[in-house]
Amino acid sequence: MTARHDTVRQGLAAAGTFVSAQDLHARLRAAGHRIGLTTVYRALAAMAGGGEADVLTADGQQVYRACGTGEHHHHLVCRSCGKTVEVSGPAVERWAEAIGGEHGFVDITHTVEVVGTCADCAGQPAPATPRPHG
Amino acid sequence: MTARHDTVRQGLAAAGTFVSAQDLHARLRAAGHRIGLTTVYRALAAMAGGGEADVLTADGQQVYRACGTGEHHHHLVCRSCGKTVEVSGPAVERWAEAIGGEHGFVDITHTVEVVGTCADCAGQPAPATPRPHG
DNA sequence: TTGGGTGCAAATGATTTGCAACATC
DNA sequence: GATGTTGCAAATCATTTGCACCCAA
Repeated sequence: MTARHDTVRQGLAAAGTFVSAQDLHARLRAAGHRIGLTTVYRALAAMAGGGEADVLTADGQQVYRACGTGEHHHHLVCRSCGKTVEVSGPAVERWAEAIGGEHGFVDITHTVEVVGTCADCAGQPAPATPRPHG
Repeated sequence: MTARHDTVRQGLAAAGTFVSAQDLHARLRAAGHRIGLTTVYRALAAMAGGGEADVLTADGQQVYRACGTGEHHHHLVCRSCGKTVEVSGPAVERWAEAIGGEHGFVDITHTVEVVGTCADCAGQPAPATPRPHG
């Protein structure tokens, strides 16, 4: 709950972008930490559950990212280099609530992900992972 | 490409809500179709790629849903019964573009999912799959 | 000593792939 | 005959679980 979990927490923060559990585990081992894959999974799950990390699914894998504030926000992700910017948009929050209400839904939650090509990568060949509409 | 794929297409349409490949395969077999799981996977992948179906990940599984129009839209999903309403929101589209532009991103795509409890299910115990912020 | 955290190894389960049979042109 | 589809069985691979071990209270 503490020492190891803290290692994971710091490793995730150090990564800066979205990383998979496997990836993070490899990085930690490479950095000399003696930690098991299982523990990384467990720590990440705990962090995600506690709002300390964001999770999303890419290519059938769960990828995690340290979540600074713990407050509600969304992500703008570069499809090429993976760079991520945390953004917030009151307009979207309001829209989601309104749409839900219109259809009689209550207790509305929403997930928004904006993907694009960042300025640095525009003009260079984009490696993969396009994402059609959703 | 045709007979079997059409079986899958129709099966998906008949399902009405999000179903997994495994689930859809089981339904088709139950309905007397002689079709392989592999083919169901391939057909669904093709449909998803061609905009005929929407995909999203739930509980580590990919779930698919027939997508009527092929046009860009989003989903309002009931967390309890899975009922889905297709919604569209110009406001969100504009917001995504604007946010991307502000940060120098181009070729913006976005994914939005609104989850709530529908009128029918409100008041009844919600079985599972909550979804924290994203 | 007691309970929770840890990690190895094995299990699980969705998805993919190799390949041979089959239909269609 | 060539080309593309199908589906079985086996392979793949992320994630989870069983269980023994070890540390801190």
